[in-house]
Amino acid sequence: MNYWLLKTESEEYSFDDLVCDGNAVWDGIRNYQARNNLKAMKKGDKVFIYHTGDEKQIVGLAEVVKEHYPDPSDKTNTWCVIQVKALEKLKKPVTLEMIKNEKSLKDLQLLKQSRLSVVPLTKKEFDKILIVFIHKIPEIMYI
DNA sequence: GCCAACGTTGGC
DNA sequence: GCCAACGTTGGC
Repeated sequence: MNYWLLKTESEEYSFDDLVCDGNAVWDGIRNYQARNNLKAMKKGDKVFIYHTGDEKQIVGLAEVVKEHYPDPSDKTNTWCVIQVKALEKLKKPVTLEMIKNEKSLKDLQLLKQSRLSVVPLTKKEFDKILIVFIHKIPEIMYI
């Protein structure tokens, strides 16, 4: 299983929107590195949903429900989409500041490459965020 | 193939 | 509003 972080502007499409929709197409990715990450996402992979802009925080947990397929709106056949479903909204969002202040997370690609909108995390990093900030036992997530 | 100029994203 | 860090485009 792999672990990811997807960015979105809450004004554009928020985690609450995803909760409402239950299951949504994650489209609009127009960056090659982000697209390659999309293509690497497998069904069942766990995903943090992060709000950019004024919020700058992880607001929810989601899961990949459908692996990549061509973006129907892209005539050049260059870009693809995936589908995700909301798992749960965080009671307390994990802010970028909290992440930056945690030394063991200093190597997060999220911090090193702030422009990338589809970011991989290692299991270690994902678990760390779950345990330290969300107070969850990772294994429960993986059933 | 190189690079200057310009565009975009996202944090500060 | 600005800037850093990338990406993209187009002239050469």
